[in-house]
Amino acid sequence: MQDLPLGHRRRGRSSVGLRAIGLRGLRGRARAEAECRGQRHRQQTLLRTQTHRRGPSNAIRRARPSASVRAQPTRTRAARASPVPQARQPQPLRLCPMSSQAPVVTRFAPSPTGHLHIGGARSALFCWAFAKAQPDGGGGGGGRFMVRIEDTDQARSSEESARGILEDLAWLGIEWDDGPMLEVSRLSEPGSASTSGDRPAVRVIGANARPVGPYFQAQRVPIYARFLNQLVDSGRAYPAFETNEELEAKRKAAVAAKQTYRYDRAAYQQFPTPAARRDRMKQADTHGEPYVIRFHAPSEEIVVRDQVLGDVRIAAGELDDFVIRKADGFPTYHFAVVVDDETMGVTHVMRAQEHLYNTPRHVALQKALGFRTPVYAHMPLIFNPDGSKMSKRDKAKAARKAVKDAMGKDPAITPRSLAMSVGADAKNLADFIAGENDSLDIAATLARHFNIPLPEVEIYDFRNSGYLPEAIVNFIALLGWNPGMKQSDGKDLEKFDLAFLARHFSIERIGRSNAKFDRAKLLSFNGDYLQQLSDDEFTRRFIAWCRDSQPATAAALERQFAANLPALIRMAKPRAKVLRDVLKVIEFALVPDDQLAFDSAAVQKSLRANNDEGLGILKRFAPVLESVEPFTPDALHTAMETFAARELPADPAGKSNLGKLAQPLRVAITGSGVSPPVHDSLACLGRARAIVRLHRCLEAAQAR
RNA sequence: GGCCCCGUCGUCUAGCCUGGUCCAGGACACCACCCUUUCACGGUGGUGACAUGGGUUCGAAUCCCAUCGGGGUCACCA
Repeated sequence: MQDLPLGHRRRGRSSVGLRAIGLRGLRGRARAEAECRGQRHRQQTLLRTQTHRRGPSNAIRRARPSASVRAQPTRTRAARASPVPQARQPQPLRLCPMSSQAPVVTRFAPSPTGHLHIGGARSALFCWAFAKAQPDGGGGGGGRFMVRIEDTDQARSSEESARGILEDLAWLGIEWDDGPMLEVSRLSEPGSASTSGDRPAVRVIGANARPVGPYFQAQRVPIYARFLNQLVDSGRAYPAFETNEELEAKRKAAVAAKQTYRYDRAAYQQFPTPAARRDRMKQADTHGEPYVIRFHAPSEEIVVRDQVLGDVRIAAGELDDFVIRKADGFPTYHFAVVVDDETMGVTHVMRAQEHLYNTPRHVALQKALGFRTPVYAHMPLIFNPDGSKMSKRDKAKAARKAVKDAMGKDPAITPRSLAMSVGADAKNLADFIAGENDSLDIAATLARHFNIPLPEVEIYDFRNSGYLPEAIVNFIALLGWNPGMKQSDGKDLEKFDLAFLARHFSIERIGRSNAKFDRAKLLSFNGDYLQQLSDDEFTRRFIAWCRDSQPATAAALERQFAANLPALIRMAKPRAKVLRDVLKVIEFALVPDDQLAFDSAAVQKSLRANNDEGLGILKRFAPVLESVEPFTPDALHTAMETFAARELPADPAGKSNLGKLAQPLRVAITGSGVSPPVHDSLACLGRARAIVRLHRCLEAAQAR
């Protein structure tokens, strides 16, 4: 077991239930690997490396006659895509290209360069669900779901990010059979209301039971080296020494000549035999000369059998000789993926459609290495409502817009003045506003300053806003998949949980068209899930969330409301669509009694109108309030009703006159004309505070 | 731009493979009314889509073609 168990350390997240145990720098570990192999100099080469924006174009076209060759049950679209009837002739099908004994293995392979994105979560969910939905062969129980960390990009990967992604997966309830070990606290798990019991307080997700680890690619470099050598020896891979400048010049020339650029294989011709290439590589290695290794692409057509889209073909000669090992000694994505999927026994690859174009390369590599080809399924992409890609940049955009709106309204606000008031670096802030950087820190600072919400795009954000994992799981499952079932009332079934997915998920029902992420519907789902919770469970979840996301508020709450929790939940729960809403609902109770502000319009309307009618009623009600016993929502409600029936003139239309008391009382104790039911609000405050507030209101009115 | 994928209410979708039961069903959003001490919830009802044009067929949302529209991709990133 080479992977260390991962603990928790994200700032402000200490009580989510993921606790730190041993850590070691991911980057440091990977670098050590490279250095042991005498490649320190190549690390430095990375600093000079530039990225290329242009590259080969691949001619991929939709399969025709053989489109119906696919795993059972046959997909509809593929058949439709086939204009040639005889194409439906039976052909050998293979659900699992590995040996018939091998279990289905799916994998989620995130790059640890940020939080878990909503799209990534869906990919993970589908992979998980597909594995779990495999029939139990009697031995092991369905398929296996694996997580592998693709950290071959030394500049961008971080262990912190890897851990964050695993935590978010765990929080969603998507647990991996094979992969890095993550220790999670049971305290925060649903249904574990108490800390007592014999169960240990923590458990570990992830293992290396098969065993096919390590699960960090940076730790698998020796494995890649083996297969790299195999390719060099067989003449299918070769070193290339061109500088980026040289390649860029060729690329520009091709563009100028209106031709599609493709790497010209110059380096392949330069050293014509595997032996010559090996010598050249050895020489370069001893002299610290940087080079990449390229794959000699096949000159035959490549077919990708996709379970969602049908067959996709790339014409012979359209693939160019892409890089498989970078100058820093690490494999590129393409190579690492292919080697790992084979050596880790992955049978089904399900990923977003943005990867479709990578697949021919992977298939070509598999053939060259003599590997099996897994079953592929590319799922539709998820977009913002405006059609743009969901990205963390959306947060910067939202913050930028807030700044510009503010500057439009108040010319006194300048980047400089703003930097002063939020305590940010003026240059950074000016750049941010100008769109020259998308700093998430600045975005968050500005959002706080202007009190605007930032759009949630990552699981972490939704968690922070008080969404429930079961709502998110349900909602994202529906983005690109549908059970196609009806409920007993005849309506479409769309509320379901992980267990349902593990039973009913199928690739056949994955859609083909891209989906827009509808926040309003997610919010509605979350509200529904929140309302389904028992009061106790709701309380537990709210407290856990609050400790996690708003520790200071949580402390204040637990101090003030210890005795009044039932009253608190009674008034807040029905009004909450996310856990954060609870804070809004109880805000009036959180402010100190002597600092409560009164909304002037509400005061006018409910207290002052009709010659201070409301104030008069309040004065008469004050003694009642002081004597209500017990001071509970029900008793308060009864007291109010009794008072209203006895003391207040009946409405000519015979309608309830309770409002004549309730509204003034509401304004007096909450400062606003809008609040939860007055009796609940009173109970929540408790008798002493309610009376203080009532008298304070009456005195303030008298003073005028 | 080359190549590829996709196209049912504003949004997510059911229906499409196996054409008629679909003047297209559900959910979210929206509108109206009801309930109501405000807000929220809840209840009832409503507006709202087969991208367009050709074909095949007695009959097309469903099959075929074209057009248009949207998206993906074209790195020593994954």
